[in-house]
Amino acid sequence: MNIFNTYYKILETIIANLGERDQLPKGLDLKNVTIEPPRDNTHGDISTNIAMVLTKQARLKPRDIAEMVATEIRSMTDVKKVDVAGPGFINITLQQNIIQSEVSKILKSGKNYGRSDIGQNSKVNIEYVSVNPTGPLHVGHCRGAIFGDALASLLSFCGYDVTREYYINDAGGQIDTLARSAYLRYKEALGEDIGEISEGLYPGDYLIPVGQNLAKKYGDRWLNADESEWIESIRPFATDAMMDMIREDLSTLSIKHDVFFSELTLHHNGQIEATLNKLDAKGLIYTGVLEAPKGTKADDWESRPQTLFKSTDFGDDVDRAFKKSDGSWTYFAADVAYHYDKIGRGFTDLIDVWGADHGGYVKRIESVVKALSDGEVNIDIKLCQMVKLLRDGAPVIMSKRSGSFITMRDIVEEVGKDVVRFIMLTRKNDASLDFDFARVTEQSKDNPVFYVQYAHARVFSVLRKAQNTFPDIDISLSSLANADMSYFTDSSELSLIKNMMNWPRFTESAAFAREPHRIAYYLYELASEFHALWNKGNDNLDLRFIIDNDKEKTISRLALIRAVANIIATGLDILGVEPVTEM
RNA sequence: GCGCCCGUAGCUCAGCAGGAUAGAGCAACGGAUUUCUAAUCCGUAGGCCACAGGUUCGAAUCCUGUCGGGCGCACCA
Repeated sequence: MNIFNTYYKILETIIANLGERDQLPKGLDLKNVTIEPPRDNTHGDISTNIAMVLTKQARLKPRDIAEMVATEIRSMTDVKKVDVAGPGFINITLQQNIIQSEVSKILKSGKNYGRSDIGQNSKVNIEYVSVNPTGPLHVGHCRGAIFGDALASLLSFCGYDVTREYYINDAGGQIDTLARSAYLRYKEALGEDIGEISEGLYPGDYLIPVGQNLAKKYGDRWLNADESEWIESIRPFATDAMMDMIREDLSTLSIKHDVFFSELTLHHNGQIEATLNKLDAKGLIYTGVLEAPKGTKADDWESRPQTLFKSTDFGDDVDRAFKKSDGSWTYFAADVAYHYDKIGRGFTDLIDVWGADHGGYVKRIESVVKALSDGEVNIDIKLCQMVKLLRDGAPVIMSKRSGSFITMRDIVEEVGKDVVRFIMLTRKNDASLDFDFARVTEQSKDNPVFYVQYAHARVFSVLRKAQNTFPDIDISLSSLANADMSYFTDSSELSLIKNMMNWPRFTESAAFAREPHRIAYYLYELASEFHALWNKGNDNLDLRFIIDNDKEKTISRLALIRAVANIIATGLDILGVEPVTEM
């Protein structure tokens, strides 16, 4: 329980007591009450808007309510001062020892500091990456992969029961293309001259080993055979190979999924039909004719009766088709069945992470989840905007035709996993992001990854140095937690501690908003405050962490900076970045 | 034509389950180095939060409209 939640509970009690004494009406709604640090730290440590929120309900002036509540808070031993300010804010200043002792709490909690139970252990399914198994991952996939992975960690840190899932699009036309492309490489492996790879097939070299393995396993039996003889076997063989490659790509970024869900199984086991029957029973399916959209060049528009889902009942722009003109299922039909499967597995929240180019698909999936769960299951679709790759400020040109695509692996190899992960999380998901190779590898404060890492490393540098000066001190978290915290009296030290007290609020609000980038920003700020304190020691020797002739003071300072490092490490852990102890 | 996202300092962006005087970094200018890693820090300057209405005690934040930029618009995935 963090201090702000504690004071929220205290406010609840105070309002209830005032109600009992008939100073305020009973049963007031505290929903919009906030309790947070004031923007201006000269106002105190904790601030609440409770008086303004209650003014209408209680039919009293905000300042009158504020005075009543302030009087109650003043009597608490942990509280040094309570002021009523502005339109009716209540500002609380805590006793200094309450602030100081937080360091001990942080050290005792270790990596659990900032954990929250707001998730109530509810089951969340987060689906991300879900790239077609037809080739290696490229840059575009990178951001969604990292975003989804970090969001999953964040939610899990905040008490949700998270399942990380990958939907394998292993059905449909692109898998036939994959199989044909692999077949070509198979012939090549058996010594045939395949010449130029024709337009409609995948030209990438990554299929060469697949062809070789096919030749190894099946020999020359299909060399002159008709497609109908080999395609059934090559499809799964090639998809498996692609998925192995994708998993390997993902592992370079430390991304792992709990569940890989195959689209093909939905086609084979009748789940699509079953799901559609379910929608039909709700009266949400009909046969109709769609009109061509205006303003686009739909020259080949074929007006025909189709099986349609009434997604317009749920806010979609048009009703959506389940069958293609050749009678096979649309991608949407299978996706409906997939989401129904997820609903059936008991998740209360579904999160899908997609590229922004799939934005037009959002409403129909939201519609379907509403329809199939009777509004019981939440669906939140997070779109990740484009990443612009730059090299020294100039855009990196990528062309599909020449095959000069930058893959995810290329990037990881060039700048490292930690840099890629951190940088991808320095923007909110729905804003586009520039990724400049030169900038992200720069070793300066210009580069947030470096800056945060450097703060962590600096702490450990001090710890090492301190052990040289005082060889017998114990720098473990549990031992430092017992240090004498009353040494923290300088404004920079206290403000650093207050900043750390905010960490639990940040994790909660980041999880609530489902925005892992807030963690990155918090860490940058914490690192900045730490660097500032460090430099204050250059001017004022008494503020240094290691005081040569004062072991006790040194130990308490080590406790402080160890707490900083602990939070940085915890935050980086959520982002999937390794904290370094030396640079 | 319609839908979704974005518009905040010269540049790149935070802040948005409404809250007090709108924040950071870069760039510019002026300072700190016999340093616990200066790979850092301190200071100055810089704003009609795109525009116009509305809701509210209170709006960068919520609603409506306009303008500007991005993405998408049966049957592909």
